[in-house]
Amino acid sequence: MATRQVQGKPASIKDVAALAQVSVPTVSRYLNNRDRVSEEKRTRIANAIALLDYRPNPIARALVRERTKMVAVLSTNTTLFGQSQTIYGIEQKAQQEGYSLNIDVLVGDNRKQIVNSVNSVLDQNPVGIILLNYDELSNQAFELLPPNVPTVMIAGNRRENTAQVSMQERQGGYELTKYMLSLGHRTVYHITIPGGGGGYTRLAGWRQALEEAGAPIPMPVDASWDPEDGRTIGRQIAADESVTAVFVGNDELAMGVIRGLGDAGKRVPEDVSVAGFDDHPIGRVWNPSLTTIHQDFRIAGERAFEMLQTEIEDIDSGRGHTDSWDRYIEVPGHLIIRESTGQVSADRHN
Amino acid sequence: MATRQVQGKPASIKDVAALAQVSVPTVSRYLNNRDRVSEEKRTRIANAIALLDYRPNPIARALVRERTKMVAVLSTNTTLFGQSQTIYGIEQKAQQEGYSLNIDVLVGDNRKQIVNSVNSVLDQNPVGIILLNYDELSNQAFELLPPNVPTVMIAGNRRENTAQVSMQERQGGYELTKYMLSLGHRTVYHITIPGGGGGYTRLAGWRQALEEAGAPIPMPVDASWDPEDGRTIGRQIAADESVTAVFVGNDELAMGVIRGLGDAGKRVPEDVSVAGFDDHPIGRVWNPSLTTIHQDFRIAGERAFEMLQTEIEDIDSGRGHTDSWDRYIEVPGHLIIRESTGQVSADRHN
DNA sequence: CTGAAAGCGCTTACAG
DNA sequence: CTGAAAGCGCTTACAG
Repeated sequence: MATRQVQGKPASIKDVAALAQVSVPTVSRYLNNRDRVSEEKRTRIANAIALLDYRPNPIARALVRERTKMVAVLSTNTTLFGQSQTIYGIEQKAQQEGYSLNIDVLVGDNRKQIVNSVNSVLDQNPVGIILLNYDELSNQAFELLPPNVPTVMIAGNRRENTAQVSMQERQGGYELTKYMLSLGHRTVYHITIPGGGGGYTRLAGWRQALEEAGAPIPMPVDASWDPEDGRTIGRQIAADESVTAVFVGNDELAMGVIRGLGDAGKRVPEDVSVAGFDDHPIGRVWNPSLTTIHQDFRIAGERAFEMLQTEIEDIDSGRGHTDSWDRYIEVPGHLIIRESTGQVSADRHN
Repeated sequence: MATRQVQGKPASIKDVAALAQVSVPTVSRYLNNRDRVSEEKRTRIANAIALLDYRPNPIARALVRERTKMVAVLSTNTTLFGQSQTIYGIEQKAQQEGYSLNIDVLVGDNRKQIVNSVNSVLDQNPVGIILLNYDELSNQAFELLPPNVPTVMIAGNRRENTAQVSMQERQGGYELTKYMLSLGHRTVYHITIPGGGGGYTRLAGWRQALEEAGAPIPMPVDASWDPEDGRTIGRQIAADESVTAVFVGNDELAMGVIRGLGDAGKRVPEDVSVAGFDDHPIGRVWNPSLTTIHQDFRIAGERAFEMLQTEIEDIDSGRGHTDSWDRYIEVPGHLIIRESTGQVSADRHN
């Protein structure tokens, strides 16, 4: 009647071996089925495991294998729409494949803090790292990652020397801007999200489209992540009659901008067309609903994990990973036209 | 000139001991400064550590101490506003205190899947667990957590037998409903977010306020997390002339409802007052801006981690943890009145 | 197919 | 203050 286990102290492989009357290595073999184990012992071991409710200690395993089953995700502010969606995608896959996920938020505005952040990640001995490189801070973190641990980056499209999932942000920005120009606007203004610099961003696509069209290129306006900030900017640009079309760095901010324009008496899209980026769920019910670029963050997360897993397994099987730098996949967004953009005339776009 | 380390193979405590010409246990003592180490050896060891860029292997440490430095966070859909904010708060604190964070998304609609989810968490040997108990699924997971690992729950206010951070949702729902009634509405309708049952929820507070006021208690309408769903519901309830005030389970959904009402020709708040819950940043720039209950998810996350850490340390120091079940702290929300609610008359509330 | 031995990197008594 | 020894729970050659 009395259970075999001492309260709180879980069964070890030793207990299983003893109960099944086999040696510890045999249990290990059974667990990892690398070598054959006789049918008779298999059942004895299986019974012992069930009876003791035994589960292998992953810590001990990791120590001897010099390899954990843990993947680290490095990201700046995880509460932002894109980041949280991406992480969700990664998490789903990881769980499915038996990996655990360590989330590490990058903080710090100076190099030392970033170094600390990154080091605390490396201390955990992840088998692999996924870096959400959506802004400048995470871009800096990339430099600090050791070359010998498999890494996949999800980004606009910045690096050549690492496995990567590209969201094709530049292309998205390009398409969106081109679309707005096609509506008859003389030019399109741009409000940038933080860290939007670099050659592969939404902003870069915007610029390219304007250049190609020979349209004037206004100075982009920098904003924070806060929709309230967008509102303030919206009020300001309302004063400028030349502004008839605005491409805002993301949907949250775009909604703020529209509200700000409204505060100042401007109608969207009748007076000013506004488009966002990301396809945030609230943008779909916003009034007017947002024209935007739909981004598949969840899919990007899933693909990134798959890519990382392949890389990890390639190393395990000795296939090396230098060539993994070539791994590259695109998860492009696509234009979604809704109510917030329209012809340049005063007539309501239908 | 040649570095001492083989490429890829990090230095171990053995290497440090050898280089510093001391025994391994001495290095260990230095690292953990439990016992005194002579000044002379201290500097030798320090130099060796710096030279080898040595960092203790947390895996080996965890194995011998039978205790990791890792905390697991259990949550359903981590992309939702409340969840992601809470996790962010936890993460900040954890990082600061030298703990790593494992995020585990609860999935599954049957018991077996939940058991699997929970087991995969336990396999990781977390020193502690924080459960975001915001809905029914996570509530089921709670039952499966072992009593011997320190656990803190963040919830509306459901359990008595565990350490807990309460968001006081019932009280929030109560206040909000009372406020709406005070505006002159005959009653307040309610649209519930998933898993909103139970005695300590927003919904329970709503009911209580109506009961106290002797107001009619309409049948609550169930919704999903999707704002589009709110929009559909908004269109439907627009047909019912008796609906002059609606309390929606969260802000995202509330925005959908307002849009739906608008689709059907109803003005907010002139025709119908609508309030949400959570104080989502977009709700602040929504037109009309949302009356809501501000919830401090981030703070709740931080408090939960602090509580867990105390519990963990109490156990370490042998103070036991039975009494920790009593730990309980409240992070109450508060009413924020904005533009989406007003007097029952047709006049615009100021 | 199977067991005795060694070892992963660290910490914890145990003697000095 | 310090070192030799044992052990955490597992896996991996090594012999049979």
